[in-house]
Amino acid sequence: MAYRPTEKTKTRKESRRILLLNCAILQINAGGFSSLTMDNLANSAGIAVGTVYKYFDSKSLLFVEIFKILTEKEVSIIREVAIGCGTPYQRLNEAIATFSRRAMHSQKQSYALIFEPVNPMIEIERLKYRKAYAAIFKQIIDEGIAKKEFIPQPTDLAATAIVGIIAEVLIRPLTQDENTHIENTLIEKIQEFCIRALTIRQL
Amino acid sequence: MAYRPTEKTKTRKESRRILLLNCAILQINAGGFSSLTMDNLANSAGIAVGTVYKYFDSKSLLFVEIFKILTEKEVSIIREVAIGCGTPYQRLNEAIATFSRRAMHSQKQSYALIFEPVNPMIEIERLKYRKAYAAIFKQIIDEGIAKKEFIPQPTDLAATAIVGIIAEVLIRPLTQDENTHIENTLIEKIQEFCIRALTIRQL
Amino acid sequence: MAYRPTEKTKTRKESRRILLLNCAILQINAGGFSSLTMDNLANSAGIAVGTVYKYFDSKSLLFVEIFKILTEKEVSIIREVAIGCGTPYQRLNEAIATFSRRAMHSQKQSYALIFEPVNPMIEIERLKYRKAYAAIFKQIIDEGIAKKEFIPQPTDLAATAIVGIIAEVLIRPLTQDENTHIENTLIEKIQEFCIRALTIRQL
Amino acid sequence: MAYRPTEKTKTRKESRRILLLNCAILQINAGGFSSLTMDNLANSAGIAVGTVYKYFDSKSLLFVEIFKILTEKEVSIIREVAIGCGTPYQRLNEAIATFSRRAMHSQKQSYALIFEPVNPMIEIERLKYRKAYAAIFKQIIDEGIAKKEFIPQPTDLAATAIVGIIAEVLIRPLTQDENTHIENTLIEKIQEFCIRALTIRQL
DNA sequence: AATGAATGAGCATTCATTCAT
DNA sequence: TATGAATGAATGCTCATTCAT
Repeated sequence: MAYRPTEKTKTRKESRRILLLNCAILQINAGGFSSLTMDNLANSAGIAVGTVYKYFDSKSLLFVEIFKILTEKEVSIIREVAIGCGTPYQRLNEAIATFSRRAMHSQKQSYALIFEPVNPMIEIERLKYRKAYAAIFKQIIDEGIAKKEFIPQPTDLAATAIVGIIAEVLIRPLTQDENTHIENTLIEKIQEFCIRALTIRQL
Repeated sequence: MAYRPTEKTKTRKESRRILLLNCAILQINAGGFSSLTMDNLANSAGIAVGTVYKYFDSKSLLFVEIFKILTEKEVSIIREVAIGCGTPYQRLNEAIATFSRRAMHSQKQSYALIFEPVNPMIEIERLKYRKAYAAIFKQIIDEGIAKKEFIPQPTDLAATAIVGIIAEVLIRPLTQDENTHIENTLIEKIQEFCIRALTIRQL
Repeated sequence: MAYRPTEKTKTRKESRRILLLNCAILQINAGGFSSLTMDNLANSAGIAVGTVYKYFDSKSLLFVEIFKILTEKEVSIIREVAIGCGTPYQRLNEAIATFSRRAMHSQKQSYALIFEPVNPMIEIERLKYRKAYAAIFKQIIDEGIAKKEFIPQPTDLAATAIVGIIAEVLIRPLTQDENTHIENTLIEKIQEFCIRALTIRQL
Repeated sequence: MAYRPTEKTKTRKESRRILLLNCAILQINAGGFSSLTMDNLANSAGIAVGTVYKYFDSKSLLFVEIFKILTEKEVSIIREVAIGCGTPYQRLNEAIATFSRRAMHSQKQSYALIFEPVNPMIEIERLKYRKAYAAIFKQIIDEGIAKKEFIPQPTDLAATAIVGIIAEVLIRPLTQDENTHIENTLIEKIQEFCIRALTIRQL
């Protein structure tokens, strides 16, 4: 009789995948995508290299999956903040602060997700990732404009610009010097710059 | 009579360096720094590998030299615009437009210069490069504040933010899709966003 | 059921290491350490280069391992003789003879172990190797002095000198001419020279 | 009319050879034979690589010539001492001391001449070099035996043994540690050991 | 004679992927 | 299913020697 995977087997298979993904993520957080080899992944998961290929068809696909997991988590955290209560003004500030603080706390990972080149497939995912961030900011800005808190403007661009500002001001320098200390005032300055670009102010 | 290197010989030697640099730049423009190997460089220049090492002591140093050549050219072009005549407002707009247009015309190169990691030496140069851009913007902003065209604010951050905006809005997406067409209106939108963040406006 | 490495597999793995070590030793015996490259080792073992690196992390470490194997074997053989029964006089003679005979039988190898420089790691091992020989001779001499068979003298130097004599008289010339024939009388002469330097004689 | 080298030209040619040899020797004294490349030799002599090949047909032949120059100088210095006045006993002691002291003062060179492997041609010369030393010691010993200062024995071996003792006790350790300090007492110990092996002593 | 740019085989090392067991 | 040994193309770099000028 033909072999049929039981529920139990499926579960085992799934838990193996998760184990591998977790091991891979640990490695990436420690040394970026480039530090992950199929050999050291298998090793840290306590299985054979060949077995890794039972769960992931290639290193590229493994990377894409990891990238999606990590970025979806990050995005959902910011999204949570963005759809919370408060005025658009308050929520924008909070979203920027959350994005910034998370980048500060896991520098290697932020760098890997935002900048580190891996392969063309990852670049495609990376664009989606950055667009997802921008979409969140865009939603807040749109609402702010509707509520006349922000002045009318191309919100697509404004949202993308905010992502660019945070990446340039916070994440890029973090990769230069391991000991860089990002002060909270820097986050405030970013917030103020963005708010200024978005709001109507009077003399 | 002893052979003495003539001017012609010297010129030839120099022209070989330039040939190699050009071949390397072509390759980088086509596939980024990562696509350039000493073997394929030698091959595309029609010479032997060993010969490349007569002109450049190591791949790292070759890369640094190329990086400096390309970035110094870019920076000097923007600087030219920035110290030109006109109000800070006009010059800022012009600097942004020039930076943007150049990025649009050589997409792969812009990506390589702004984003692509290569090695630690290049990262050091890249930081200088981005700071050079920021310094140009900062100077305009400082002057604009002095002339009361722009509102007082941390100009370091404002300048860095502008670099981040352009990188995010223009360079990153350009590398994804070879056919992306950047409209001039996009540049205008960037200008407006930045100006809004910098200026005092009245209802 | 999951695949588990059997004893047989382990044995095979170990036997591959031994195969590689043997191939390497053959090559070294034929042409010295300098004649061994990772490529020709892989080739002579009938495997791929990459595979060699599964068994030895680097060429240096492979060399160190081979050096230790060969020298430890040599030293233990002499040590056996040195701690055997008989007077110090007899055991010294026997140790010299054994050292000499072994050198005669594997000329290239003796040269490689005693003289051929490879890299700093090997030089460190070589020093240990020569000191191990000297320590054996020293022990015999110390005992001989205690038993008044030998005259009191700096035994460190005497032991080192004996190593030098054998190296110079036997090993060095052997590498010059493949057909050199070392007569047993030469060994006897060495023994007599050493004994003379060590003993009290009367007119 | 055919070009004929004049005396002047010949002299120039000869002086060039000497310049090259001197430059090469300086380099060898600083870093051993292995540190000398045709490129850095040409460079330090201020001429082109190709020109070096006008004076020396190959690197091997250049090395052989340098080796001969250096070793002949060393040998002649010891020979001077050996044929000087004094009893064989005194002259042997003096020859050992001179050999030892010279080795101490130019460690890198002594190592290069006595041990450093270069190529088969050098090994042949090295054997001659060591035999030349031995020949000097042999002459003294022969004379000492004739004068009944030394006891009858195979003088070939005795002479070779002395060379081996000095190489092992003095030159080998010098190469291990750049800061090794050879005490004069060590030389005295060598002398005493050798004398003991050669002389008739009474209780 | 002198130049020095050019050669190119050679070397140690890495790592994603395969496949016989 | 799982294993893990094996693969081998790829890479940066060196250096004695040649030869057109």
